[in-house]
Parts: sequence; C-alpha cells; structure tokens
Amino acid sequence: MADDDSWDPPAVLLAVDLVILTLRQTRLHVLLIERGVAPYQGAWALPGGFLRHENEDIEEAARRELAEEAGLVSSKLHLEQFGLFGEPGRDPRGRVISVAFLAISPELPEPVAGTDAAGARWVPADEVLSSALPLAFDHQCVVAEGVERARSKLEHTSLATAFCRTVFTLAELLQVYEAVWGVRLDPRNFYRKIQGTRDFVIADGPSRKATGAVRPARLFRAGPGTMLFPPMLRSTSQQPVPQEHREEEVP
Amino acid sequence: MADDDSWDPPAVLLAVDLVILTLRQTRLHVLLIERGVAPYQGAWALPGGFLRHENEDIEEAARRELAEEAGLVSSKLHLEQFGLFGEPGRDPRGRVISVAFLAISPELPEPVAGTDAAGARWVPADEVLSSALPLAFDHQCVVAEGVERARSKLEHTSLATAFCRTVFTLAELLQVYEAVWGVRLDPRNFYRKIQGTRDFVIADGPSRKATGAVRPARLFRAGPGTMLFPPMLRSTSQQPVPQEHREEEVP
DNA sequence: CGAATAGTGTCTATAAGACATTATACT
DNA sequence: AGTATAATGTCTTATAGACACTATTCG
Repeated sequence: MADDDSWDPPAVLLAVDLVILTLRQTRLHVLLIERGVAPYQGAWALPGGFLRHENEDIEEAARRELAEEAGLVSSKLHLEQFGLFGEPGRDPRGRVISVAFLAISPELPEPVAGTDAAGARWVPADEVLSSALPLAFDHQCVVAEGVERARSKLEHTSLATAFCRTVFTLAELLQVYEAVWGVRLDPRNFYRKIQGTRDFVIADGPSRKATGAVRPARLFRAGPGTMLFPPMLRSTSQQPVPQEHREEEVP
Repeated sequence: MADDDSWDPPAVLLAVDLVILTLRQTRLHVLLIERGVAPYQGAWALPGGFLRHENEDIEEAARRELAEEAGLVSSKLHLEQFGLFGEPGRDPRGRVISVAFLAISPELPEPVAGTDAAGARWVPADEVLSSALPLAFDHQCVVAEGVERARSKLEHTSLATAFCRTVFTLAELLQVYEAVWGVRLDPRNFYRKIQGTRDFVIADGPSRKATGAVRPARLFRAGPGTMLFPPMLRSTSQQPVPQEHREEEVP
C-alpha cells in the first residue's frame, strides 16, 4: 500500500472483461460481442464494461455485465477472476485497467445482442486462438489466458462438471476434457480415473436416456469434492484431436 | 470492454502490493514495512504503493516500489502478478484497487526502512498466516494468497531454484520445498526425483564447500526447463515439519 | 440377431514411498 | 578411526497407459 499521502496518485478507469466458455457440439466456444460503438466499432470483443459506480464490488460488476450483455443469470455460475490487463496503450479512451473473469457454463442458447452491441454469438475458441478472428483491444490475449486457466483447472479441480448440466453421463464429462484440452482420451481409463476419485461424481439414479438402439448411460451429478488428487494428466501420450470439420449446428 | 461512451465511468486509484518471499534459516519469510503515515500508521504492511503517473506500466511500478521500499534491484528477480484486491471498503482513502505481485528471492540482507516507513523487517510467514502478527488493510489475505501461489508453483514449475543462489546444493533445494510447503521430504527420493527431471538442474563443477568434517555436496545451477512433469507431489504422506523453535538469527 | 454405445477387467510400464547401504571429506 | 553429511540402490505399492472383452438397449 502507498505510504505517501502528500501527493496525488493518478486515477484510472476500471473495467471487467468476461471470458464465457461453454461447449457446443463438443467444441469449446467463447461468447463474443460485436461492438456497436467506438473504439473498435464493428470489431468482435469480449463482453464486459466499466464499473458502474465507485462502490460497486468487482465481481458484482462482472455478474451484472454477464446479465446485461449476455442475458445470463449468473447465480449458479462458476465465476472466477483470473487476470489483470492494464498496459498503458491498450485502450484509446485512457488508462483502463481490466479485470478478467472466467465463466464456465453448460451449453447455452444463442445470445442476444445487448445495448451498444451490433451482435453477439458463440465462437469456437480455436478461431480466436489461431487469430482467424481478430479481436478488439488485447482480447485475444485475454481469451488465451482464460482458456489456459480453464485447461489448467481441469487438471486438479472438478471444474469439468461446471461445463455439464446438473445430471450428466461420463461420456459427456469425457467430452468436456477432450474439447477443452483438444486431445482424445481413452474412455476406459477415463472411467476408471473418474470413479476412482472420491467425491468427483456421485451416481444419480440408475439410468435414463435411451436415444436409439444403444445402451443408455448411467447418470451422475457433481460430487462435493473440488480438488482432484492425483490430478488428471494431460501432458503425456494422448492423441491430438483430429482437425476434421465437425458439422455446423442446425439453425 | 465497455460499450457505453455517453456516460462517465467512476475513476479508481491503482496500487501495487508486493509479497516478497525469501528463505532465512530454512524458514519462509515475508518482507514487511511498518507504516509511518496514516492510514494504519504504526501497523505492519506489505511494501507497495500507488501508480506514479498515468502511463506507468504496472509491473514497472512494482519493480520501482521494490527498489524504493526494500532497496532491491529487481532486474534478475522472479516477479509475477498473482491477484487483485479491490473490495470497496479495504482502504479508507477511497476506492483503491491493488494489484498483488509475488517476488521470490534467495536469502537477502536486512532491509532498511524507506521514506514514510518506520521500519522494515523479514517476518516468518507463519507469523502472518497464523494471525500472530496482524497486518494493515487486507494484507494478511494478500500474503496468504501469495504464499499459496508460491506453494502451488513449486509443484509444477522450477520456481524452487529462484529461492536459491546461482549455484546451490540439492540439500539447499530440498530445504526450499520443506520451508515453503512446511513438510519434511525424504532426501533420497527427492534426489532421485530432481535428477530424473530433465533440465531442472544442471551440474556445476564437481564439488566445493567443505564446511567442517563432512563430505562436500555437489553443486548445481538452475537448468533451462521451467515446467516439471510429472509434478512434485505435496499431497500424500509427507511428515509435517515439527514446530520446534528454531534459533533466532544472530544479530 | 445385429448395431451401437456403455461399462469392466487385465496386463504392463512408470513413478512414488519406504528404507539400507556405501561414499567422501574432515578432525 | 570417528563423525557427519552426501549420494546411490532396492523393494514395494500406486497409478497411468494400452488394449480386449462383456453388457444393455432397441430395431
């Protein structure tokens, strides 16, 4: 903390940026807004915004923006601060310090563009990471750090269940890992690992969901445990996921 | 980022706080400053301060404060942003957002109190974590999060070498883990683990340092690797370090 | 019964935990 | 020689990786 009261420290503007991740068609997507106003008018950017008033709590501001810009009620949503972006030149409007939040969610409906936004849509995360879709400000970096944080947390926390609905199958949980990490995992070893980890998932009724001529999968819900030990490993011998084009979602 | 230009966002004050960790007498210490001015005059707090001018880079500000308040030239120092503390009521001077930095360093000399500081000293980290020494603002939380970050990074990065001087023995490296984690590790398994991890340490000449009637230890320096795989484990069966009172340092 | 996905079991390789022994330098 | 620390080796156990098989549902 500052020791000096006789001098006037410079003021800055405080903003929040939200990296909202979800799975759609087994691919990792991030929510983007098409900016309707300058600066970067017309460019795609993360949802977010300035602090509303001087006494607003930062996480509160993040949840407010989440509701305003993406129409998401964030009560049950995993929301976590993961970084700070405050380079002097990053925003032409002045010295803006941006707190980055990570939100993880099960599959969500198409977003609707809020005020000042020309559009809003889910974009596959790799389109952003590969620079195929350039973003406003330093938001590509923000997305990259957010995704990396999510990847890392998958290793030693039960975050993966936050991508799933309340009840889910182990195959769905497996898809979370494959989509976020971009690798193929052996389902058999995966099942063993999950069920051998105390409090990761708990069985929820015997079965349900017979969608065709297949055996229905057992259902689970998130268990009380939050830390995984030993952690899930992603650094050894998994196959990278083949870059076949998956079919676009039906409109 | 904000979408609204027609309205005036509130301004905040930006500060940096530094959690500077080092090892002294095989115990983890954190650098604290005795505040010489209000608020919290007379209380112990982390070194830190406000941004100097509107265009100062945040990490630059952290390095500047590190030099000003602790007399540390930070060129070669591991310095990492790890958190943000911005609750509305945390600073009586107004809405202050504080960026927390973690600095890791080999054993350092006694600090000298800078301007506006009544004192400066190394304090054992557990004295802070156990609330035996209350700190100003929310600095106890900041220390706790910083220490936890360091503990965590020890697991899967080669951060431990940042606590050591340029050349070090494996026994010294072991002490880093024991001090930061607060556990006892088996030296034999530790040696095996370290030497089996590619690029963690590299041998530096055969030997040296015969400090008595003992076999001198081989010397190493930090290797080029930064990530540890598999990670060092701290969650299984190590003994907690006995809470014997170690002798105070000679004055 | 065939198709398709769900779930279990087995073998092997790797790495961690526990512990005994040898090595080196000094007095 | 005695002492104190350095370093290596061995055995056991836990867990990951690879892979084959059985189970369940529905048409």
